[in-house]
Amino acid sequence: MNMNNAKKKRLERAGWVVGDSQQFFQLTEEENRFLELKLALANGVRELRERRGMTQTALAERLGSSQSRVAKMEAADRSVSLDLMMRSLLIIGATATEIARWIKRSEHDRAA
Amino acid sequence: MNMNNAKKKRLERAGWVVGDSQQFFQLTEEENRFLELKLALANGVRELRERRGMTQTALAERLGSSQSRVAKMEAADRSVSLDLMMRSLLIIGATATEIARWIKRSEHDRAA
DNA sequence: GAGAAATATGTCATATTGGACATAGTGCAG
DNA sequence: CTGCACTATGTCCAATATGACATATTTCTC
Repeated sequence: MNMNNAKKKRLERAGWVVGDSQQFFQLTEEENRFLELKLALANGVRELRERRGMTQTALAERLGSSQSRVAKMEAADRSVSLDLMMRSLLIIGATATEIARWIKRSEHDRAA
Repeated sequence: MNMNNAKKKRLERAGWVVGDSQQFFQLTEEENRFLELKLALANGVRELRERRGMTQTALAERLGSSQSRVAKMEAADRSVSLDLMMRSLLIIGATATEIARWIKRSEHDRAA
């Protein structure tokens, strides 16, 4: 309950319109899992980027994008596609296995 | 060589502009891996859908989309995003673990 | 604590992706 | 064969994601 409220806030900061608690809890199972997936990958991008000692601006350059987009991506902003996240992960040098690991993680973090 | 030509054809059918062989082989490592990823997930959608005995039209309905879009998705058409693929997989009922498995598969099929 | 580097947030116009629809192809049962 | 369900392909224009930019905020280092 407390946890789920935290999650709601987290999503709202990212621009997701989850409405009131009722609406929030009405998110379909798929929508929920989809959001978890995006959050997991967003975390993956940030963690790998930082681990590489890379700045958002540097990643943006390699991506042919802009710092602001990278920031939004790491915040799992509603306006950022999975495509961009995947491209980022690949550019950062993540292996398919690593990406798979981040995705699996989204399965375990359901309660968070 | 033969294999790579087959891959080129496969991608062209899906609407990717890979140009002549030279240009094709100049695809950056990331672009290449990204395409493999999409192909792997496209295969995943098709296989899981069929395994469920579901028709493209049925999936489209659950997705709030159309049969033609599903067909394009399974063909890894350039006009279909990873987002839609992921949503599809989730709707079909794929677990994160299963999705992860498809992604890992893209790592092994590099030569294909 | 000032200054600098990194990150966050908001807004645009443009490009890409979306569903819908029409129509063509494919496979298969009768 | 032929009708029928399924799938493929192409084209619209509406919706969404995009990079760019301006600017605010946070985080370091000194």
